[in-house]
Amino acid sequence: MPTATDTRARLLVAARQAFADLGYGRARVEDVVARAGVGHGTFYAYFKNKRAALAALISENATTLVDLAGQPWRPGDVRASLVEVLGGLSDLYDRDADLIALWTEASIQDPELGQVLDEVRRQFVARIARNIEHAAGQGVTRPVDPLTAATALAAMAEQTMFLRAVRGEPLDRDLTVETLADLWLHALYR
Amino acid sequence: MPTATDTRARLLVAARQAFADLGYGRARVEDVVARAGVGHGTFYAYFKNKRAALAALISENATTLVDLAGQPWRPGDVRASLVEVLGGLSDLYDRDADLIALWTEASIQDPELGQVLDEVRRQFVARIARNIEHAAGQGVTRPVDPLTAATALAAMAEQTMFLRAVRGEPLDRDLTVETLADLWLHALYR
Amino acid sequence: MPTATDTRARLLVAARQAFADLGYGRARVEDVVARAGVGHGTFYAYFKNKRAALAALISENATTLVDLAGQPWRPGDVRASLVEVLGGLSDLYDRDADLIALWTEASIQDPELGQVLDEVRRQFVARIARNIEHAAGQGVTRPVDPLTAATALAAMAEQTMFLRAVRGEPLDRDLTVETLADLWLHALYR
Amino acid sequence: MPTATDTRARLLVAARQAFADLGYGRARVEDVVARAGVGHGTFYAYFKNKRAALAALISENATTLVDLAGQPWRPGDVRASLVEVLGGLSDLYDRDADLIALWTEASIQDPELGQVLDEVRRQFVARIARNIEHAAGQGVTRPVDPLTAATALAAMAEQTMFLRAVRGEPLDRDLTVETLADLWLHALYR
DNA sequence: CATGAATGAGCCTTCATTCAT
DNA sequence: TATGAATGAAGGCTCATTCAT
Repeated sequence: MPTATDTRARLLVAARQAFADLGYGRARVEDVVARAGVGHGTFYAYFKNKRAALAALISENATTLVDLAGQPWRPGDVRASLVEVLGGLSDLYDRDADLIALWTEASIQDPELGQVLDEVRRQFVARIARNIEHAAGQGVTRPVDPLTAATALAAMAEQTMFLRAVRGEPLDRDLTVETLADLWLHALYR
Repeated sequence: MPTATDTRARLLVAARQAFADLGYGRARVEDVVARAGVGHGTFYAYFKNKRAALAALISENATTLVDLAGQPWRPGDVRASLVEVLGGLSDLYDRDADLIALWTEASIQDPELGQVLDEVRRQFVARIARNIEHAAGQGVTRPVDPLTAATALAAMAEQTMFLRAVRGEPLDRDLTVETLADLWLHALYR
Repeated sequence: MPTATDTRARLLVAARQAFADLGYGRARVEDVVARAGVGHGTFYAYFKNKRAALAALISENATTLVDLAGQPWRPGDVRASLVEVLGGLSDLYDRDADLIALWTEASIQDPELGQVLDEVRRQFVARIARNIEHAAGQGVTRPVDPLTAATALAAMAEQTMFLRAVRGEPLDRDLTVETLADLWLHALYR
Repeated sequence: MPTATDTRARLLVAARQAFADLGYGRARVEDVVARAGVGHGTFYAYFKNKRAALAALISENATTLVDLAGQPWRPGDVRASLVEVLGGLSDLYDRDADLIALWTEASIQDPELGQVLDEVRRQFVARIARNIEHAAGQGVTRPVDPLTAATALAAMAEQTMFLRAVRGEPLDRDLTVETLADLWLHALYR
């Protein structure tokens, strides 16, 4: 006895697969319902239209990323903190590469959705900036503009993970994490 | 009497505008020919299909980016070199934000085109890696894996510029360039 | 505990409302069941399909009209009879404007139903024709073809009431009734 | 060499046929283009959507009716005038029965179009009212409210013609015209 | 070379109807 | 009887592409 929630969840999983396989633009609703094993009309019982499924997919996963950056860096062992954060980010990208790619496409195809995602990114950057400010308050960093530096460092991490997980650049996971941690560390700290 | 070359060039400019305004996916051939001021059928006298126009647009501009990173860093004043390179990159992004956005979309919509662009990026990264190796040979850098570091640093620059020029993040041009140069410098050098 | 008859009656009322509000063509079964406060499937426990509900609605109200014209005109005061009949017709239209409009739509959308309604109208006309013939037998009318005249006079009354009640023409109720009675009277009688 | 105008005209004729045969609601765009002998997309090159074709069909024929009633009644021979007007109306209905039926359906399906058609009818009625007022000014009519009487008499003619031409009531053309003329004449004149 | 009318495959979306519970 | 989730046929509309002139 599949419940309504089951069906919706199945449709979301199917949508994620279909959008990942074909891209949101080229994926047809038929591709989604075929993967979900439901009829054509069922899709529209749960989503107003194709775009709404994308929006649901995005918004219901949007917090994952920002949550990850939430942990404050431990002052005692900044490098270990960074390795931990960046390692977690790497694993997130490995796990959700399809969603990340979708995120990128969604930003292009749907400006409104792009705004939502920009906001998520801004929160992610803000948490890093807060960490930088905190470290700066302790006098252990070089003088940098926290927000600009945070943007740049987040960009470095994000885009590197993206190239590795989504675009398939042959970068070793651990080496990448270690290197990024090193670069962050020396870029910021005295 | 417009020559064939003129018409083709007009179509490419029009395509760039249309694709930038509407996104490649939503731009219709009619949007392109309207901007070019030519008839509908003329488009197909110069391009096999819509995709071919995108490919031409990409490939005929692809060298701009990679060329820019070509200059070796001057050992005497690395920071000035970096500021110069990054400033040029920033200006490139400001000027060609529409093309960059198109690049991103093209990578998604057209895997084959994505390969081409990945190759461009790889060359860009390779030049940076060569610069890193060169500096490492002089013993002035910390020990890093040149390719991984180059990927990460290029990613930082690219993505930061992207956020600023394409996604409209309110980052000051000079502060961004200076900050990026600083981060690169201290991330790499002893 | 609503009985089956209750539910059916509620559905008919709801159907009449929904069809009146939206037109039969654009009203969805969902609009009907929502107004009736019953589940979607319940509709099909009482009606074979959407069309059957329309047919029931029409046929179960079809007699109202024809009954009204049933009274023979009182020879002693023809004008008062006409005012009475036409006034009743006017009130009927005011009360059942939605049904009348539905009748019109049903005739268009469903030829078979159109036949039913044509038959109702024919009976209405036939009763008028009989009144005309009766009056003619008494030698008080001008020579007219009873059926043609009855059709025309019925058409005048019907359509005028329709314009007033359904299409919203700003005609005063009493003036209209009086005028119609006068026109009928002088059109027919010497 | 079919010109653009040809194609549009062919589509309008085809739309009229298809809408008449099947009713606007049930006629598919495919039914129209099949009759016009053109491709599916061609329809949308000439009409924004299906509704626009209906609107064009209606508005481009809306004047026919009102023009017909334009002739003033000749005072010398009112009856002959009425026979002429009503005969013309009858022929119009015989010729354009499909359009008239469509008019009715359009009023139901599309309130906005209904407004347009109400306005046409109002003009028709206004011309009749003017004729009545003119006759009243000469003291030859019984006292009636011109607008109400005009509405009623127009309704009689319209609806009778409608029943004959559209709903197929077996009424003889000449007998109907003569009877209507008689009824109008005696209804109005002393 | 240039044109733009014509094409038709393809996709999103609606909604009357069914049926397992 | 009552429910409402599920169905899928059907149809409106778009737009890349072709081709006769």
